[in-house]
Amino acid sequence: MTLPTFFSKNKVILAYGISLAVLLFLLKWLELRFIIFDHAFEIYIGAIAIIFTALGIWLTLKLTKPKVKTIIVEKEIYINSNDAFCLNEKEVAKLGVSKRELEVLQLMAQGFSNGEIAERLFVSLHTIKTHTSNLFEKMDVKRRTQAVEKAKRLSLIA
Amino acid sequence: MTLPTFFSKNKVILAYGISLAVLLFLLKWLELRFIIFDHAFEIYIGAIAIIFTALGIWLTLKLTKPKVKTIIVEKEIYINSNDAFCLNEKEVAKLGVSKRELEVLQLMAQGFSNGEIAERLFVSLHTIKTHTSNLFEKMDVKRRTQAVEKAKRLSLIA
DNA sequence: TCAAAAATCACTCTAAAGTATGAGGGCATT
DNA sequence: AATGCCCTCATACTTTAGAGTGATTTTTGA
Repeated sequence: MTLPTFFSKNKVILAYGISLAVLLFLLKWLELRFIIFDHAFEIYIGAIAIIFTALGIWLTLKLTKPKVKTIIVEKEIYINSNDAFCLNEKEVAKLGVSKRELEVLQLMAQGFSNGEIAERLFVSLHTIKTHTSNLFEKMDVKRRTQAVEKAKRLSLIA
Repeated sequence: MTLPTFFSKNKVILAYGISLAVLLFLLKWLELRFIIFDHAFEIYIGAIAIIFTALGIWLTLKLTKPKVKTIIVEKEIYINSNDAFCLNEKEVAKLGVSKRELEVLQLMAQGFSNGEIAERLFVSLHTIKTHTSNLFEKMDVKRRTQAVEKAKRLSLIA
């Protein structure tokens, strides 16, 4: 270890040593000036005790890593597994179902009639009928209820 | 605050005070015995400084309360939906859905048409229509797709 | 840029779904 | 014996769903 790195690494200790020397000097000086006191010595000792106790406390607070008591509380959260819905893109691609058709399928599964779906998607009833017809063909089903059942089974919808 | 509780609450501080007194006494005694030293005073001061610094450090280490850091770990518990299906009898009773109606509902959810359901249950199409109508009334829905959606939501069917 | 795919709308018809009402038989409770 | 509920069947009617065909406009990917 080089000398500069030694200094930088022990900065606090050096500072402590220097401050100790300064304090001793200061006390010596005080001793000479206020020797008049009756119980000067006891007061002197007491002052030193207090100062160095404080120094010890300060040092410890500065140098020790803050004590952290970590309490880990496990909180159980129940999650319905169908929350973690993951669209089965393979199946979608395999069946050739388009985005719009998937939208229609979703609304269908929620129990909406073709008319309601048309309103919601801002298109005509005819369009929805076309979509549903195409869907049934692609999904190889005959009714919307079947389509919904199959779609849920294949994770095409939640 | 009563006297005993005061003592118990400030145990450490009292101990500190007493130890301070003892130390002072000890040092006084040492002073009388080893006055012969040339630099006795400086050593004396140094000793006090070291002792009380150590005391401060020890005190701090003992007295500082650890910061309590509470970490709440959210443990996700997935409820597998294909677990054993449990019919929601409360809801069935509440809605006043009969056994037969539940049967019809089940087949409806599987995508069967009224005609197919009639075949499967060996009754006429009229009967199934009556059942479905009553079901829709009881369940407060307008279409079979809605009925199926609601039935699944309320665990009336798997 | 050009062709394929997707999205849109329209019309006709048939099939199924849903509404309303009534009625008869079985079964359990009161 | 009377009442209420469930299951059954029926008729008549309305609404919605679905099949079939065709066409226009966007979008998109090669």
